[in-house]
Amino acid sequence: MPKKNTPVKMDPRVRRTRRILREALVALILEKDYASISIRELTDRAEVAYITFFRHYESLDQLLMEVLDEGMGELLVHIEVLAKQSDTSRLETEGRLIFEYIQQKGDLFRILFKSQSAARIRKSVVRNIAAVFQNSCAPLQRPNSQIPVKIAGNHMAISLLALIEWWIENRMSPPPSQMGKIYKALIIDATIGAVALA
Amino acid sequence: MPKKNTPVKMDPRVRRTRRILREALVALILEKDYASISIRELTDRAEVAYITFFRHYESLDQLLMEVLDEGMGELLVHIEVLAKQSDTSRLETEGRLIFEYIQQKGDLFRILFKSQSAARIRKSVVRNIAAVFQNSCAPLQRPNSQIPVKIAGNHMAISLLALIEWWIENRMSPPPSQMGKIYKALIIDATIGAVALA
DNA sequence: GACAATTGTTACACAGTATAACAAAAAGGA
DNA sequence: TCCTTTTTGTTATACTGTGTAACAATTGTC
Repeated sequence: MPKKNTPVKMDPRVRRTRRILREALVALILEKDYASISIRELTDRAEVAYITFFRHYESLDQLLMEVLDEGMGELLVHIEVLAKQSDTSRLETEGRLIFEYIQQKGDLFRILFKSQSAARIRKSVVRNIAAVFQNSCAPLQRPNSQIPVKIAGNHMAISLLALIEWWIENRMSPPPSQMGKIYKALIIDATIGAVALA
Repeated sequence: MPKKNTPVKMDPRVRRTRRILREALVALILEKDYASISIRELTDRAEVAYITFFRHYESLDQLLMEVLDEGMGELLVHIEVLAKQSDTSRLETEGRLIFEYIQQKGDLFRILFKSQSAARIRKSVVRNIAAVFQNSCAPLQRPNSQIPVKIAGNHMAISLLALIEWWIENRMSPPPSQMGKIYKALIIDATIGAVALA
């Protein structure tokens, strides 16, 4: 299998092949069920030899993971920026920014929610987001609180992804500004209130 | 394919075969990855002929769906009972009942969360639970509310399933009574508060 | 231009799905 | 109990998709 060094040092043929395979997979997932896509179908679409796929990836899942990992890291950055904003008045703006980012990378998120095989990736995304929220919740917790911060963090992370999924399925309406407000009220304020009070 | 009348009128051989196949699938999923289970492996385990599987089901997914549908209906009943309880003081007890039911049907829920192919079933479960919660939220909504009840219902349904999944992964601790309290504070009270206030 | 790395072509072994035809066993009614 | 119907088992076969091997052709790099 060809080396996978820094993208700069990589052989241009390898870069090209992998890019073409990623693009072909994205196109195929958006037009049909992921489970029904075969490697032969992918390589035909990408116009590369069948065996070439195996020279770069062990499975379609691995290729899918490479495609999704790309964008999920960026989402996490947005959420981290948001979480560090202790200025509550700015939270709505930051919430809006999340949904504007999703709007921009629409295809990527459509794939994340569409294909069942992305479940593993969703789980790791949830874990990363949950860790961020967990840190935000920790200082608010009272000594004998009923709600463990681990549960609160997980709750917020999954709720956010669910809200994003709902939004995408509803053709991205209402607009990001409105979604930012919903996000703040339903997930941030509600959860923080529950942790602080219970 | 043999007829699928009321379970009473069904041929005893058909009832037996399908029961054995269901049991074998449950056993296999609990001990290995669902995606790696082949039909031949299933029929070997069930000690029936390979072709017999196709005389009853079109795919492993269909069999899995039959297994899960069985128990998810009952869960919904518990949640409906809970939602109709307007007496807030009793909500904790009802929340406890949900987690006691899950404790009882542990294997079923482990399978629901373990296998990616159960995603479709999870979605339909979420839809059903969301509809129940949506009705609970509707009367609380103010005229120009920021949060649509559809989002609130979806949020509560997914949060509940996430809480259940977290609980199962944590070996079902804390106990159901404690989980009932967390459920009430984090999901019911927090969401209702957000809908009524925002 | 020479060498190394990557890609393409062809062939093949293998596992899993799905079906057909016929034999064996079990259920149910007279 | 005998007879008929239905279900299950056995064997064979076609088909699709995965994964690898050997070697030729192409492309990148020094």
